[in-house]
Amino acid sequence: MDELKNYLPHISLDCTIFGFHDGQLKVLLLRWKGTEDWCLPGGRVLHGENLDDAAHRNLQERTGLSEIFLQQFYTFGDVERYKNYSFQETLAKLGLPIELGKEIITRDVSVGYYALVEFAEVTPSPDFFTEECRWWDIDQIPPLLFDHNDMVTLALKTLRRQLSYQPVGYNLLPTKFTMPDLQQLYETILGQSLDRRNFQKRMLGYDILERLEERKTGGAHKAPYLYRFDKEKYEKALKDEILFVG
Amino acid sequence: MDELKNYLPHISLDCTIFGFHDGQLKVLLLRWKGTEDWCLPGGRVLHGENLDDAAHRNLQERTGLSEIFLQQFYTFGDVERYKNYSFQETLAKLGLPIELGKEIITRDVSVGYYALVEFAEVTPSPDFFTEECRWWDIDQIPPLLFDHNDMVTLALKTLRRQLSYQPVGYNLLPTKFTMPDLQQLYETILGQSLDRRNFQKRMLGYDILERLEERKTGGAHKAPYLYRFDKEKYEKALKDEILFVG
DNA sequence: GCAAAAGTGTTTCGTCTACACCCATGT
DNA sequence: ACATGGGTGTAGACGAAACACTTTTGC
Repeated sequence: MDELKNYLPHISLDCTIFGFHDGQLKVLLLRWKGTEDWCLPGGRVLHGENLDDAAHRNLQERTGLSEIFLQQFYTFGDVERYKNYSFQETLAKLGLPIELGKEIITRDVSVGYYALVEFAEVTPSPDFFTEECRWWDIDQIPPLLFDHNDMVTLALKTLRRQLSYQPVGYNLLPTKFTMPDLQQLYETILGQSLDRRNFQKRMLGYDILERLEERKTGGAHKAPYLYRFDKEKYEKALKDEILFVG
Repeated sequence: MDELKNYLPHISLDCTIFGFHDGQLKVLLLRWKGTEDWCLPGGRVLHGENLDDAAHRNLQERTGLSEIFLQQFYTFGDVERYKNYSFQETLAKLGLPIELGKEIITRDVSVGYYALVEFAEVTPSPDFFTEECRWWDIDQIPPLLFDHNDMVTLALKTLRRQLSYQPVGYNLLPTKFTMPDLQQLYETILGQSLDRRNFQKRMLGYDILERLEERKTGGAHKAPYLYRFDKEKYEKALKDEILFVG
């Protein structure tokens, strides 16, 4: 807080952090101190800090992860972004001086990022303004502060579109995974079910997966093969924007 | 200049304005006073002004047009964005006091927009810092100031991708145009030639064009039909993101 | 009448979709 | 043995791509 002056004024960033667990797409949300108000994790940019670096720093602080797939998707610049919200009210709840409001209340242009992270690797941590940080199912997100519901919606829309020209999964799945795992991820993101056989054919056709000798043990029924992404080919596909399932 | 304080600090916007003329995709560039340095038209955001409104205001000032297709595509936030450039040098050329550099030189995060405009309707006008404003063929753009070449490249890439899920042309062509006109536009944006017959079939299939009785006269050879966009259906296609030619 | 551009329809090909059978494993 | 999920191949539907001939117009 005493370092407010180190940040660029009027610019903030907000991250929609997607995780995948139990067949559910999830988003990491924060709850403000002393309130029932939830919002997206966000932060500010230091003077002399790259915008992307600021986003990474922020993600690192909230999730503990440093290697993260992070994608800027839109910059929210409406003056009325805050219409859902009274800063004064919250400052009161937080027991902070109203004058502080002056510092924060000024209008921010916020750069929206979305991140894909491996659920199991994340250790959610609240920040200065918040006291709880946890995953929410994408379809059970409560009304959020500011324009954050819009941000989640647009982030998801962008992610879905991204699926049509770039591979996704490297950052959402554990290193080794089964084809059904990958399919479930796609189905969850797209919100629709896909044909098992066609899905497999397509995925293998992209030539970014490596099938391991190993099979997934322990589960009931026939043991599925394990796969891992061929990092090099995966990165190339990302870069080339190979056309994927739409 | 004396109104610098009215703008949000550390935030700017830059516009890649596409026009189409003589079978060439063109971009509107500005030349700084007393230099041979070209750059994209850009501007700043007023306190209390929506980001998009600021972009529209800027476009209006440079082109005289008020109804413009304008799309935000990326926010450039690297600290090193200015590495191509010495502000001091330019201030000297402009005959402005070096102290002013302090005001401007501070690092900006810039929101990139691209616009599609009807070439013939535009009246290019320089701004305070520049003395020339004119169209450049997309493939003859000189090295630009700052990271503006990157901006043009990404704008074009985004525009090309947009072509694959949204119709384009309403804002780049005159009200009445021929099918070959439209095809040439697509070919120019995509940088590849397309089959005449398939193109026509596809375009008509999207059901956003209205064929007029009228034909284009005056040209040599067989007179082509004139078409115009059905505004309502066009807008709907834009909104629904109907899948288009990729 | 000839060159150059525009209008139109059909066949071909490849891809995506739909679909069925066999196999492995735990209960 | 059986229920459940996983592995694999094929036939049909659809849409995209390739392609040719006729018509108009200016020179």
